[in-house]
Amino acid sequence: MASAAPTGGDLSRLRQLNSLAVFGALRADGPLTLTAVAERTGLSRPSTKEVVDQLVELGWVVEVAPSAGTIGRPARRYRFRAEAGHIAGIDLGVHTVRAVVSDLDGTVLAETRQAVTPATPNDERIAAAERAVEGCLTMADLAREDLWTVAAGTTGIVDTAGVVRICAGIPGWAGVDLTARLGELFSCPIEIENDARLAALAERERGVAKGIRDAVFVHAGRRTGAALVIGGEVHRGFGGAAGEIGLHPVAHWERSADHIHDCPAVPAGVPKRDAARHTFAAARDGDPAALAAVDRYCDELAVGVSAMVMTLDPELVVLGGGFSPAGDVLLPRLRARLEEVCLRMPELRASTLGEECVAVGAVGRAVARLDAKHFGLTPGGIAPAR
Amino acid sequence: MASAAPTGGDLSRLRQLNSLAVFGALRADGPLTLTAVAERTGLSRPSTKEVVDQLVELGWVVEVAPSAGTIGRPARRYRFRAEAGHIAGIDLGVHTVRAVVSDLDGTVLAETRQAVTPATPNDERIAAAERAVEGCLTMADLAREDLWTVAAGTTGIVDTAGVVRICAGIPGWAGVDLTARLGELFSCPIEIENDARLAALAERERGVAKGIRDAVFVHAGRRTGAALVIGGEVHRGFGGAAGEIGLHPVAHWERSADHIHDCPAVPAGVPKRDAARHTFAAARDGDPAALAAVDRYCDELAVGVSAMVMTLDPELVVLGGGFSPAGDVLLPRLRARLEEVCLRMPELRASTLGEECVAVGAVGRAVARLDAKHFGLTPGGIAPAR
DNA sequence: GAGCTTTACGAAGGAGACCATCATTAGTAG
DNA sequence: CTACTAATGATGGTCTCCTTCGTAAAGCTC
Repeated sequence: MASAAPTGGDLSRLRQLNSLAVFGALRADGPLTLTAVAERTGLSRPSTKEVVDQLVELGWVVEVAPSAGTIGRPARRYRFRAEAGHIAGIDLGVHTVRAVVSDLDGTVLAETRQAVTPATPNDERIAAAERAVEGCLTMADLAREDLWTVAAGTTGIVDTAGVVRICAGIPGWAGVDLTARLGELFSCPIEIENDARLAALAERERGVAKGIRDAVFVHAGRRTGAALVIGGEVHRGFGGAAGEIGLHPVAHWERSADHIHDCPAVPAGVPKRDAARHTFAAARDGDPAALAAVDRYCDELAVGVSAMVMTLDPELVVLGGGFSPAGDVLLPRLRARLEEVCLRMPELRASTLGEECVAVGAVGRAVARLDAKHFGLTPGGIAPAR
Repeated sequence: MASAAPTGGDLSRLRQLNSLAVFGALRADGPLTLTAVAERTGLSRPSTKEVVDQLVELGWVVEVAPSAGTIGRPARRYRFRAEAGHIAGIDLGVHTVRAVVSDLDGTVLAETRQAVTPATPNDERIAAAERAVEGCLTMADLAREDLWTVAAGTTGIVDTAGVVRICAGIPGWAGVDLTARLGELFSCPIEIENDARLAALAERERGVAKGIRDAVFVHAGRRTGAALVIGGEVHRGFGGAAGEIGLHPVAHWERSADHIHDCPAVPAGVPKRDAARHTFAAARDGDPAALAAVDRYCDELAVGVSAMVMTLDPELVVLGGGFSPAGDVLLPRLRARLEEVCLRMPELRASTLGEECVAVGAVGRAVARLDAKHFGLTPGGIAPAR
């Protein structure tokens, strides 16, 4: 594609490239000796040394104690200094606001949650997010100034500027400029993205979709939604509306979860947040009403999922969201429905990440952006250094 | 991200990168002076000179006569030597086998077609392709040895090895190893791909989808199919089955075109290949039967298209295939159906490329692969030179 | 038509980044 | 205590790029 040809450059650009390669090797594979780094990057030892020294000077890398017990002169070892900066990830959910604080590796250092309701006013919801982050910072013994990025995920469709455009779950949430609101609280860059997409990103980076290029992520829980991983990247769509197949009248996922929540197998008086667990437990015990509810739910889920699968032909479909622990109940039924229509059946897996996956995905997103910024690496290519 | 970090390299790699940048500038923007190339690539003049000299020596670039009438010393000008190699693109269709021969710019030099039927035996169909290419070569005064690549598109699902896996339109076509069959006839590398995807590629490169990152391509003609452009690349899917939404029972595009072909507005005795033209003409004249047929057709088309649109949220939907000249009739109706369901309405355009779009797309595919091979450029990134 | 301006060419010198090579060093093994 | 092993650190060479300079070939002005 000559139109988007990577611009060449001078020697410093080459150094930048090699720097990035060394940095990537160190970050991906933990503490490494110089020889190991050289092997991984294809550089010679002297060059590797020079690059590593530079990275040490910049504070990205530190030397660690050599590993004892080896034959020959012990090699100096280096590792990525993940503690050089920190990131806050926020999940602005309908019923819960979660936050995590992580280092630059994405390792979660602290994690908090605040209960809210759909009726919680916007200001109060933002304040809950602030408290959640503040709690994490306290737990991790950090200050706001230590944060390099705050990334947040929210239900609904968010534009590239971080303004909520459409949101079904939270009345009055549409129109809120999250970048601006969070920008008032934190002086670092703010990233806003749709929650299902961040969950998909988390699966792609550290969940069951690790290493998969093309996957469909289904958020099955109190809300039903979807997100796509294409070519290893989470697909946003031109207007940020990718994966909203659930709003298609044929699928109509808006009320699908009701089959699970309003099932007769749920004892009276059980709060809504626990209803699903009862339904799935009853289904495992063979309760006919629960099984019927699960069947109906899977039928509706399958309509949208099959449309996405036949559109994209992904390698994998991930079942995520609050219902994902019930993968043993849901996946066989979903698989049966899909096999009836799909030309090529993708693999099906249930997510194993916990409920903080959106916040973790937010952190992943922020890490990717920081990489791009500090190393001139755009996702999937080399961009001119500006 | 770090897992797929671009590997760095030595000085020769830098030269390779700059070579590629210079090459890209020359190919994209026609004959250029050294200063113009230097400006475009960001390189200094002496370096540019050296790189260009090298490219001239390798035969990729030639000097052309300086443009007269300018002030100052006339600058030497160089251009990409598109005639350095040639490519054959083949469209192995159900009713027609087409071939084009192009230079390395993708400029079509010759074009031929051979009529076939769904019942044409495989050997005869391959032989028709051979004759079509041979005809092009004669017209362009070339020999088989001048071909650097032969790329072909065919109906159905093709695996990465070039074997037809599933094909509805041509009985007995499934199982044919096209790479092997064409490899017996031509000694150059062979590329095989699904025809709708190649048509989409042609639209992306020189049609109405030029410069668009995310688009849905609908092949509307005697067969109905689709292909996707995501992130500027044609999306293949894990098993090569992306875009096969038409096989979903809800869409069932297999017989959709019959609405147009079997319309009562078509005079008796009109051969099937001309039926559609009559139906669309009658619809333009307000014939109720034709309008009803068009409505039914668009209804069915819209089911599949809306599913793809809501999955991907593309910027653009392209109507291609044999029915695309009837865009004036089809697009308003299709738009109306889509507007009923789509969250964000994409733009709709009818293709303006002719019937040879599949063969042209095949050429485009071959050009992209040649780039990757000769310059170590993988689509969207820098790969280690192996 | 001579001289000026403009633009491009080509050569020389310098800096940065990479590599290969070799003597040296700090451990373990016997 | 010696032999062996593997990493270290320093030296010199090569490649690619950049900057700077004088030179060359056109048009424009008087």
